[in-house]
Amino acid sequence: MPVTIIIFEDNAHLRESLTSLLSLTDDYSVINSFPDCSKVAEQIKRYQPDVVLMDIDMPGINGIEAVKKIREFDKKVQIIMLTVFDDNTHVFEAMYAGANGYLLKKYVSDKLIDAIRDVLDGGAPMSPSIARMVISNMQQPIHKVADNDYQLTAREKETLQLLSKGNSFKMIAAQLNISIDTVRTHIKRIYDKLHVRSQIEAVSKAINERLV
Amino acid sequence: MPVTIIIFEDNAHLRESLTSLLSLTDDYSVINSFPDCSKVAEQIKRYQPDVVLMDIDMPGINGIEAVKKIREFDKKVQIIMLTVFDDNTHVFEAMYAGANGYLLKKYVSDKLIDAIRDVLDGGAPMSPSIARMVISNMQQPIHKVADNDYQLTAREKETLQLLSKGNSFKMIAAQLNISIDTVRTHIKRIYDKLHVRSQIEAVSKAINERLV
DNA sequence: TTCCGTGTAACCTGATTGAGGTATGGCACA
DNA sequence: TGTGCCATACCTCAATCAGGTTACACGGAA
Repeated sequence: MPVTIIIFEDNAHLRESLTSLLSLTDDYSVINSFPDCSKVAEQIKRYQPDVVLMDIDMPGINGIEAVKKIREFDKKVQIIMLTVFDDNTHVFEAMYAGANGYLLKKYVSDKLIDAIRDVLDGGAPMSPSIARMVISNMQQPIHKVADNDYQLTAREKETLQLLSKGNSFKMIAAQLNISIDTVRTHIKRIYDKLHVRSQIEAVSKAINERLV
Repeated sequence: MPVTIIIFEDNAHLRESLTSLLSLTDDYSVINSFPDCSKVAEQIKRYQPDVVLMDIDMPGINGIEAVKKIREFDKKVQIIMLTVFDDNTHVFEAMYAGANGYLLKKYVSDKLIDAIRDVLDGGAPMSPSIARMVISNMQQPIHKVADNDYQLTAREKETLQLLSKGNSFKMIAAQLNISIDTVRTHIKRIYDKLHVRSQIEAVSKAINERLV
């Protein structure tokens, strides 16, 4: 039996195009399509589609809000965003909301069929520029890591890591198999190097600057 | 002129296969390949390739370390990881290190040519399961934010925020214009609500679960 | 070979924090 | 009008922490 699909898209012309594009293959069946998301929850519950194609810019409830509503009760339906927006805000909000894929409309005719198969296989179809944005977003932390080098020794880093997880000096001593006085010594050197004067300052700095 | 490519891969057979696969098209030229990364920096500087194909599991310096070394001096060369590892740790470490794409070896014969074109077009080629891991990783934060409601009162949140910034009880008291004993009371209630028994545990939990 | 950095360990003093309590005034809601 | 929640404040004792100092073993660099 074919994969069932529901489309949310306010542009009637595009809604038609998508439907006919997908009807070219027997594997997919567009069981319904809607111009807005005012009743998105009940529509999803009623039709139980395998895949949802979701526009972002729609009158009333936008596509990102709609994804949030769907994810409140359904974690399994595969949702592919289909939009013209390729800016950070829209992409990341859609991903945070729980979308599984993000396809720019300009690639739809070429890539939609592949994207649906991909998302059903457990992938996350993304237009190239979107994929690059996503991984650039992940890479930001490294730059920070790169320039905050406080010259901590290996042992001091271990100590700081354990401290940052909420361990007391006594617990750190037990886990590192050293005496509590040695832990003190390490901690004192860490304070000197990080220019802090207390546990919390050290932990706060360690976590915020991703030293751990 | 063709796209220049360098390959780092310890398996001689696979190194050959990749080279011959890429020689099928005139667009790509494998200008050199190496079985390890011991001289990765000077090799990249010397050959100035457009694209690097990088294995992860190699003797000596592994692929992720090699990516870090390359990114210290070259942010522009496009690096595609080519590995058998599809676990979180390897994927995210490679991305953090500065890889532009991540292809599982089982898809290499089908997807390598596309992936290289994709990465040169500003995309981020990823095998489907990798893409899904990356976006799942982005989606984690919301779930946390949603369910960590410890019912802190407004004053308790303020206190926790100040604590998390490295303030002592005394400093918090001064900033909130209350006595140090009141700060104690708030902190005790916070400990009860967060189920912790010390400053560092509270701060660690607060920062990690974004309560502040 | 000597010296320095690192990791280890110990001791001391004074300050801060944790864990029990108890108590009071204000405010909202029933 | 009482009950509950919040913010405030105080007390005591034990535990933990900060800062200072000293010491020793080990390995690598000068």
